[in-house]
Amino acid sequence: MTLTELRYIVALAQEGNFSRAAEHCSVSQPTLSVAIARLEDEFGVQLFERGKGFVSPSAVGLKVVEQAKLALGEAEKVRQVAMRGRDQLEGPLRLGVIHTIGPYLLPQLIHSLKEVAPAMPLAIEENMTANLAEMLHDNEVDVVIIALPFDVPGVLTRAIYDESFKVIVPRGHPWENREWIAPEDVAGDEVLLLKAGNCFRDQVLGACPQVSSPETDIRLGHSIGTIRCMVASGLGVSVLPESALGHPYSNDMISVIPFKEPAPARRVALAWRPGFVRPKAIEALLDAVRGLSSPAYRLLV
Amino acid sequence: MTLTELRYIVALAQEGNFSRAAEHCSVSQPTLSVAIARLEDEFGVQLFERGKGFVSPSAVGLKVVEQAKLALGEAEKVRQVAMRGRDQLEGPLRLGVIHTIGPYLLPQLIHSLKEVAPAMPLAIEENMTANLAEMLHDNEVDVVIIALPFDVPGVLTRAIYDESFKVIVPRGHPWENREWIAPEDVAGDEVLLLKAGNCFRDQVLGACPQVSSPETDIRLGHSIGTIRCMVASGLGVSVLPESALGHPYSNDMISVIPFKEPAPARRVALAWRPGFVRPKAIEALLDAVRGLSSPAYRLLV
DNA sequence: TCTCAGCTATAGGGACTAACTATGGCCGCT
DNA sequence: AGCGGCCATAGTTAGTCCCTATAGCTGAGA
Repeated sequence: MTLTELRYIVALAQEGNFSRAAEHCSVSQPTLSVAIARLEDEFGVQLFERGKGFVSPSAVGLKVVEQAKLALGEAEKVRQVAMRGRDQLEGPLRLGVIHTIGPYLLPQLIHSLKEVAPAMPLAIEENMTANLAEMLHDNEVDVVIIALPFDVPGVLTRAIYDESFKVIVPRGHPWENREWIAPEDVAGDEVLLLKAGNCFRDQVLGACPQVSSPETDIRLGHSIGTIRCMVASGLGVSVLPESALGHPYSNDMISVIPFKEPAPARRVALAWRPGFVRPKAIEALLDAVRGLSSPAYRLLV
Repeated sequence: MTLTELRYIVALAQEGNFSRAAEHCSVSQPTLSVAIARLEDEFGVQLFERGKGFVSPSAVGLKVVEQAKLALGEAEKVRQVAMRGRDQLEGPLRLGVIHTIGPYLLPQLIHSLKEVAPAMPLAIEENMTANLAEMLHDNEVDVVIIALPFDVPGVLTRAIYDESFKVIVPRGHPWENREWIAPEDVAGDEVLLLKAGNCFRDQVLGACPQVSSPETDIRLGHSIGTIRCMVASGLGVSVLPESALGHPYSNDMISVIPFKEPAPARRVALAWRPGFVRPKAIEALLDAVRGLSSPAYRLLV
């Protein structure tokens, strides 16, 4: 039984005549004749009665033809579903993002993406780099936004922007009025850090070699928001990426001091599997990044 | 797009692995591989993402696979419908029958047929011979029960029984106590006949050559039942087939007198198109006739 | 009665395709 | 480095699907 044969019996039932049915199917009359005979043989039932001046479905044939119409309809829907899905910018995109980027970039990015690909909503997974790498590999997300380096074998990356780090200190701190701070100045155990596993923590440690890992959890924050609050309450100083400072540096309990040039920075990138079936979705994301307006992002695209 | 290809993508989505999916479909791995690629090419959409350690449906692929399952289900139902219909004794049989047989034979025949083919109900068309011939030809009925001769080209017939004709007269009629009546005795315009078009009328005219066609409608009956009433009310005499006399000659307003041997009779037969797709249904009808118990039918089968 | 037209079934040939085996490339694991 | 699992490609074969040509049948009309 093939879809073609089903089309043949439906046409024959409609036309009541082998020749016209064949014409309707754009095949020759013997082709249709043989196909019907083959199907009847396969089923072991005579589907049509060939009479003197007519061809008409038997009792069984009538039921079979009706069911065949249903089957052909469902089959046609398969094609339609596939065709509708040809637009790679339709349907949700599963986006992974690290904690230190998501809350600050995504509000703007989503807004920008709406212009580029209005039919492609984002399903967002916020997690740490290592977990995102695994999820990307296991096909649980389609694209991730992380900070470089992101050395995962078999994954494509594309840098999208750089952003500087800045020092934040509580109001009244001795550094409050300095024009800049050298990375080496950031030292000692009054520096608040994110908990282990956050890549931004490692980047700070790399940029400011004098910082010592605090021995107690008291100087570790779960998120950048927590760190800001801890700094504002006078627990210590910290280092944040520029995009996380809020615009325009709104919290009046903390002061923001730039690093001495060249300031430490991080490079943010997209990453995806090379086999990902919707490359245009990646392009759309890049376009959305190009549409970002905040000066915190030094675009690379 | 073929049903086979749909089976392939469903299997691949289930197994997540080309080799296992191919095994599941009892084909080689390259076969499945090229079939999937062909389908993706036809649709213009990538249905599966081939990753390092996995094969998984894309967003479109997922929808397509779901729809493919529906289509395959409907296609399988086609086969089931056909298979269920293999029993020729299932489903209604369209039976045509003439007015002078139907009301007397069918009650018994239906009862008998229930034993032989319980799943084959009769859809009954009662009409005159000429119309039944046309309906048989036009495939509006499957089988007809008529009185021979039934010379319709391209139709098969099989005699099933003979039944004698009998004379009926009203109580008090001079013939009431005769042992038999010769066909030639039935004469004159006191003989009631069916209206033109009923084959039984012609058979009576053939059997009793002295009978003249009445010039007025007053001596014509629409049905055998009407004729009986007219005889009972004293309007005249008539000739009926034995099966129409009622059992056991119940009407006490009329008397039944046999013809002199050899009594005129009619031969009743089945007729069907030679191409009819359910020969076993004919056999079942014949079996049902064999099961008739009334002495009115001298069975020929 | 003969012929013609319309219809379906059959025969024979050709092109396509869908299947196979064999093999190559890639990656991860030992 | 070697091995095994996995998918893609190449080349071949067998099957089948469709075509043209034609035969057989029937009904209509000359």
